[in-house]
Amino acid sequence: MGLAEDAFDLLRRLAFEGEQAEKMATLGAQTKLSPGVIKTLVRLARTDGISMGEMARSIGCDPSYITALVDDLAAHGLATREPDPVDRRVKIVVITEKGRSLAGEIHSVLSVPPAAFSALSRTELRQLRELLDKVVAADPALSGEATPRTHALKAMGS
Amino acid sequence: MGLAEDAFDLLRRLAFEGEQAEKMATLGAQTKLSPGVIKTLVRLARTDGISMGEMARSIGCDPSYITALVDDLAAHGLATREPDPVDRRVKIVVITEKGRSLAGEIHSVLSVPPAAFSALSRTELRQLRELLDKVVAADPALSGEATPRTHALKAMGS
DNA sequence: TATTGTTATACTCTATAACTATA
DNA sequence: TATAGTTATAGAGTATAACAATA
Repeated sequence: MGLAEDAFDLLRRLAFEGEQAEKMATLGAQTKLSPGVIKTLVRLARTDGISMGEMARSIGCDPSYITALVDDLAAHGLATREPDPVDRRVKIVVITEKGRSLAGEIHSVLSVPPAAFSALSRTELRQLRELLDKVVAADPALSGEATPRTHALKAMGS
Repeated sequence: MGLAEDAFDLLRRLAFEGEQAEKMATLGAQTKLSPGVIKTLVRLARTDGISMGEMARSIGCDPSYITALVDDLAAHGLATREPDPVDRRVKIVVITEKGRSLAGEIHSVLSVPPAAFSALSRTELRQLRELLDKVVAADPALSGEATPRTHALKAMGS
């Protein structure tokens, strides 16, 4: 196994086999939202509005399921469906203030690092963050917006 | 957000939002195994044998579901159930040669890093690996065996 | 009496296929 | 004719509860 594979394997182990599953279960119990809905909300929070289809591609599920997920979000007042000004077939999902606030809480819970991170000094943590930042910045899908829809929203005047 | 949170957040983004989902889907299609079964097999491969209950705790699902998962593994010739020599209620799941081989293939597919890792130099990759290694080593659940069952198997003479 | 694993069952999550409206 | 989203439905994934065997 090469160097990058080694590093990525360690990274995966930390991300997946830490307390992530318990965190998700706890969040689900507290918010009464399913894992899919939570994932959609978190994804939505990094967005200025995204069409149903784009959301489906972005989180990797069937478009038909997005209908159910967004129905859930809407029922909880976390998102709304807005018409696309240039294509009346398209609906744009927009996060509400309540949704943004909840997404922030969820994000902060998920970002609590495993206790083992305290094995690193401040200097090492800074190094680690810099290295990871460099990789994330190099990934077009990860840095910033996945699929900017800003134009459409600007055209709507919001 | 603190330094460790920042680093862990980046780490999570790389682990989850890379091509992991597609990889799992591809593996599932190729092997005809469900995600849960694949997860169980990969977990099992880091083991000298593990009881049903320990496996349930380790992958965080209900013990009753482990029955189904291990049934699947056994049906595919990837694992066997062995009696525990000291407690006849307990069954120890042991990976077969075929299982170990498949687990290796799966592991190598999952460990292919996102292309963005090429943004790091060899020196930086080595640094990154060292830092992550240090964290993983500090996590008792991640470094080596989660719950050594070696004694029991030694007692069995294998 | 408590614990390990299994069975039977029901619930949740997600995809497939057919449909409507718009392009 | 092709595409965005929805509906109805079926299938996979997973947990809960009751049970058998052993401790």
